[in-house]
Amino acid sequence: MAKVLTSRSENYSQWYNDLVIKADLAENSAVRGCMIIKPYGYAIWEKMQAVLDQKFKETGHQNAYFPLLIPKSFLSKEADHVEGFAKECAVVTHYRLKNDPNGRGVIVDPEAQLEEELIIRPTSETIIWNTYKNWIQSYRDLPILCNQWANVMRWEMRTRLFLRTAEFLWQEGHTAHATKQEALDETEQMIKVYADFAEKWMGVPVVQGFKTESERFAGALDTYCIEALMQDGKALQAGTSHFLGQNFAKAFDVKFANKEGKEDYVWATSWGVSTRLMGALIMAHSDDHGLVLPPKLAPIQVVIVPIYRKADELSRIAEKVNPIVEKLRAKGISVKFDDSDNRKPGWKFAEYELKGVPLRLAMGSRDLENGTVELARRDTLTKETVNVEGVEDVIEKLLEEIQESIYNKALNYRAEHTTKVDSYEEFKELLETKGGFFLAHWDGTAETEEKVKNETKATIRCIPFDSPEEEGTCMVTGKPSKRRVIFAKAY
RNA sequence: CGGGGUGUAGCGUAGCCCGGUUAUCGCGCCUGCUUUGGGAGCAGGAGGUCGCAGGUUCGAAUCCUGCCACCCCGACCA
Repeated sequence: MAKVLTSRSENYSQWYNDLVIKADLAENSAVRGCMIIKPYGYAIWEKMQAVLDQKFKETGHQNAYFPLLIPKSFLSKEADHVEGFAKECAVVTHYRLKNDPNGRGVIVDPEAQLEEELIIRPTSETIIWNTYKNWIQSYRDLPILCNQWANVMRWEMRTRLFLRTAEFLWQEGHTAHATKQEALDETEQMIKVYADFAEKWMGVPVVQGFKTESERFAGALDTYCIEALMQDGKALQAGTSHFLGQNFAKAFDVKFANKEGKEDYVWATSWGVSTRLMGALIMAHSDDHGLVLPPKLAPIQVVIVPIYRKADELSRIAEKVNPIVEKLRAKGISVKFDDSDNRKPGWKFAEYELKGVPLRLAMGSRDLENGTVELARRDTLTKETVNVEGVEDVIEKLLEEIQESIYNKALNYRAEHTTKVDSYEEFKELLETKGGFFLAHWDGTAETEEKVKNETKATIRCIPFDSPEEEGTCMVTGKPSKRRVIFAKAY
């Protein structure tokens, strides 16, 4: 078979890039760092959105929408937030164009300069808290549980399709609570929602944990995250949930009267996942043949390819296929019967593998005689011949099995690439040769973290929630440590 | 913003160092026939401001200057 993709082991980044483009997920646009999500890629994102949106609503949240442009002064109000976010932003300075006097199209009208520049949102905390101030007076107004589906822009220096783009789509939840405990519970609840989505729907196992102070979101008191491991041994932060304390409430003067009639600042959280999840999905499961999609998120779950010579043969196949299509659709399974005659079966097989369709069903004259069909699994690339009778039940079960199987495969990969290390030398050695997650003791200081980062490019991905207490000594400084943290190179 | 590299047909490329017929090859596209259970074969055909602007020369894809765009490596990062 002609090689379409770069091999994974040969050059992982090129393989990834090739795959995203050839599987018709996305492409680079004329605008630097911005991505065009193509219909097939967007169909997957839409499915993810729908599931997440449902989960947010089940946990009591409502959707709202806030402006794209943020007055510059809003971004100056929270000191840490400024530090972290005021830099790589696109800025709107003018509001009008005019014809170029030299006749070369249009130019920015210098007369039309804005008095206060507007920032294209890198995240919406500031404009949302400026709004919440007006919505909140009493404890009766709390909690506020809003989510926004939006695009944001961060002027990234170097970009990669889905993983880091200058503009990206995401959802950001912003909540306001009367008590610290309620806000902490919300922060934890949402990271669990993300973890559940990643594992049950995307089939991507994740580690839940705390970020260290230096990796924390700008302006947060605590950041919880889910970290996934990609097939090249690098970690990917797949979602975050922040406990913001009263920082934003103080910066934006959001006070409420509590039951005792006393004034207090509200407690806040924010949480988000982005189109980066698409990158996680692609890198976690795909192989040299292309995408491997979990059935629960695949836009096409079953593709049916007829194998025929002449038109009458196709119509005899179609007669057998159409009832199968109907039965599958009745079960809520999405099916495509590809009877197009401009591609040969072999081409179609390869194409649907590239696109990650979980199950392929092929029917030819041989099957017509025997009353069978050929079923091929995308995840294992295995084929079997089964009876047409009752094939829809077999398919339904297989889809569930595939969903489970790709999760287990990713889980095994992670288990094999999670290493306990006790010496810095061993860590440095294995980081280069093996990659993956490293469970190591750390003295808890930002200096040590920084040192490791500078020397190895690895960072502390998180302090896992379930990391057991264990007396040990920091692998770098030898100072005492109470538990192991996860180090890894990250995207 | 530093350091390196590349611009040749829709895509991927050879040619450039060492200037000289009609700019190479593959994929894709069009036409015809044969094919169709793993990206078909043969025959024919269409498609080019060689990134842009100057310069050197009898002659420039090739040499020189300037500009533009993109990619890679750092700083940044969901």
